[in-house]
Amino acid sequence: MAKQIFNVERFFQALGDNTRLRLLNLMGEQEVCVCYFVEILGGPQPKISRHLAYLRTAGIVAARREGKWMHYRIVTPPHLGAAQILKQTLGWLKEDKAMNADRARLTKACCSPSKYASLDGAPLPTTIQESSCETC
Amino acid sequence: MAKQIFNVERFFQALGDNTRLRLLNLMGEQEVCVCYFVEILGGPQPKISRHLAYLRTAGIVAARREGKWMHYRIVTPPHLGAAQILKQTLGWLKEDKAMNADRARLTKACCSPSKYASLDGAPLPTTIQESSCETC
DNA sequence: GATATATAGTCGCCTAAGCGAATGTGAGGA
DNA sequence: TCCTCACATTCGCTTAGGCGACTATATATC
Repeated sequence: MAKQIFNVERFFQALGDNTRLRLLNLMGEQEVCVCYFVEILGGPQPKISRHLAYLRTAGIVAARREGKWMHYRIVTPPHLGAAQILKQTLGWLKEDKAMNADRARLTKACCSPSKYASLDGAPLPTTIQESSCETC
Repeated sequence: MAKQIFNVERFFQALGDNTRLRLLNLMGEQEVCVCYFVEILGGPQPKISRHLAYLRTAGIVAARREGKWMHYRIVTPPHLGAAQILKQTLGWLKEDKAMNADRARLTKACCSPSKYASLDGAPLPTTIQESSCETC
């Protein structure tokens, strides 16, 4: 169960949803707490959680628990091709207007989390180093 | 109707199916007649046709009629990011074993189309130059 | 015009997946 | 131990999409 085959179709399907692209865009090089996603994307929390689970089973992100908070980060897929495409996709998102607005809102929220009731006390996103899929 | 907005979600969804990846792999730099797809992929013709239509509405391929034959070719998406990802994906497919086998079968079929009843008289794939989306 | 060929579109069925609403769970604090 | 917080999962509903079988259309040929 620990090691499952990387599925190419699944990989592209995971990228074929705007909510998931927004989540990936917010992660970028950072490890981000779920509560920030909920705050920035604005939808109901279970929706965010389900999309994060989808990305996790597709092998694109990994989760880490820290107390009652869950942190998500992008992981490098085991396939070189997928890794390159994911990287390129993230670069592409950086040029998108709506995606830029999302990142700007994240930055702003991080600067003064106490102004957001739902973020008060939450751990800030942290920059991460190169990471690989935890199933490898 | 001529010009419709390029949809990022749709683009990735189009790549999220193995049959469609196989079709794109067979096209590569060539313009290929539908009958070759049917011969190489082996499934029922309507299935091939439906997947080609999906790729067409996603803005990834374009069709050209020549008598009773239809030729499909990959077109460069209007978004630079999508264009790069498509190119990278095609490169990735070239390293895949099953995809290589498909291309080998296409080459073989092209060398002696008369040996395949369904290909007798069909126009051979032709290499194409850089092409852009016909809706642009 | 009738017919054959190559391909496209439709129909019915089934599964995947997105969504809102409700519920479950693990960790920390009182 | 009970409660709360931060998430995750489940449920019921609805839509998208894949498939096989069938039908429609466009071109060529007779």
